[in-house]
Amino acid sequence: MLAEERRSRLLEIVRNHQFASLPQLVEQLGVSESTIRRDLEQLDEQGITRRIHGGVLFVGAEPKVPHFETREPSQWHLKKAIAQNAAALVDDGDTILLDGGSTTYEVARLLVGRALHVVTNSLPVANLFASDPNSDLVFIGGNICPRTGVARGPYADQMLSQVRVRKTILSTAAVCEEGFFNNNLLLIETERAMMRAGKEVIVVVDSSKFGNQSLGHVCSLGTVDHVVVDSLLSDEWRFKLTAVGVNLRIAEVDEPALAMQI
Amino acid sequence: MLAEERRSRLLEIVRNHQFASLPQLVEQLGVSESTIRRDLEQLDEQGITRRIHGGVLFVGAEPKVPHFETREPSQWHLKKAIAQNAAALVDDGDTILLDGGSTTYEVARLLVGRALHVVTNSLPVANLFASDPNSDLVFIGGNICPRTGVARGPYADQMLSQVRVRKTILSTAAVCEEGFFNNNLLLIETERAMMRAGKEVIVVVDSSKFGNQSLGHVCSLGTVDHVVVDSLLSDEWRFKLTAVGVNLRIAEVDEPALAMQI
DNA sequence: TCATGATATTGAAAGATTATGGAAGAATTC
DNA sequence: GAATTCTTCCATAATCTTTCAATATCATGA
Repeated sequence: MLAEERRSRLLEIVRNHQFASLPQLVEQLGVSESTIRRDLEQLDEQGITRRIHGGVLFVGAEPKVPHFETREPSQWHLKKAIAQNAAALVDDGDTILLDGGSTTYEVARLLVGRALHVVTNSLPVANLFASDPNSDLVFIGGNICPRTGVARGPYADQMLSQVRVRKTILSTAAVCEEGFFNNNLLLIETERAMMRAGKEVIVVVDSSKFGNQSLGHVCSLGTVDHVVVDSLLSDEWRFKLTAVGVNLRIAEVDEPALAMQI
Repeated sequence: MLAEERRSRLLEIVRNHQFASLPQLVEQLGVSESTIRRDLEQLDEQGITRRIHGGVLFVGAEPKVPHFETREPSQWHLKKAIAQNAAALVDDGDTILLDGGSTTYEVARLLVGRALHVVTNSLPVANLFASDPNSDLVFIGGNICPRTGVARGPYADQMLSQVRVRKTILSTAAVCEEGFFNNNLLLIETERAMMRAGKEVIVVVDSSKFGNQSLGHVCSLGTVDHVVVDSLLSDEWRFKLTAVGVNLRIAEVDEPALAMQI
């Protein structure tokens, strides 16, 4: 791991907990105490944290608008690997529909510059493609959710009913035996419309989402064509998905980085 | 492989991964470390990437969306004054429809934070309001113009036919006796739809646009309710506009400001 | 078309800089 | 006073900068 990456992860940890002890950081970042000390020294000089005997306090200001690029989402390395795998499913010249969400955003980033017809209801995704001369972009209008920048609601549903795409790439908040779930009720109908608009439906989701439920049921497991997930997914779930006819794609990730999460 | 090709591939790699280590790049591009270093130096100078110990980070201005703030529009001081005047026409609680264009963008900036229902087909404008908790935002979907980030085309027209707003704020490329003109043919029908959607139509335009023609005719002079323009407008034009029943609003600007334009 | 010198690009190596882990002793907490 | 934590120092390895020679590319005029 690079020094910069480590430092940003360190800061992330300290920010999330407001405090961290040295041994704790040593364990989570897997480097020596000396290195942690030096990193903390830097952060201290920048006034972001304050050293105290036995650990470090976070004193910096919260970052403002949570833009996917700046915030270090949980399971970021998983999403990254999944996105890479999912992007390989897209061919040049394809017409694709991209949902909102941080994982699909990662997919979108990898697709910028490719010759594609892109349809999306996500403002951040649209911003990525807006000035890309290689692709053309159709934005699905509708009510914009302030938190996520995603369009949903009746306008979106109606417009989606009129488009047809080769591949729909969706993310989801939770997966359990009953199927895929989302935590935004307004989005559910919109996501269903997106699935109807796509010839192939690709769901990108990291392993931590499995076994959970969420607010609203979107669809059953077997109704999607591909599921792209990281290699930390249990064998049990791998079996369940393939049993219902889903084409399962596993993105290899190194080490059970789960222990990183406190 | 040509140097240029190598550099573009390098940038591609770095952009896709957000980060790349030197040995990794050496292997993938098949040139020496020295060469990679020199290439990275160039990218670094251009501000596209950031060198860190052990590799390189991609920082490329992601929102390459035509961000009006960065480019220095001509007649900026005029647009500024006009925007101020036009923003005063908007009341709290209004439902407004905002067109694309640099003048309307200035209006939008002044309206951020107000309690409004905002409808727009402009990506830059939508970005302004997306995270504003005081307003709610409806985006008019459609084909996004790569240069301006504005949605137009049949999807946009159809969606516009279903919305009704209190005030429509439009900009225009040219004004002559025959009426208002625009330089983008696809936008014309969309702008007409926007006018139909609004109870009141407000046109924001600076004095330099008067007397010119442009590609496509949008509507005649008398069909709009308000025209907001800077005080450099000739008396002749002031008369023409008021004669057809337009409510003319003059934004005061300093005369000698013209000389400012180098 | 060909030769020729100027300029730019490339790869390799040497030396400087930085990152890291470990250890010894001082300072602190309890 | 004992345990923990901190500071300081050093050795090692990785990475960076500088430099130089070899090669490639280009523009120019014969």
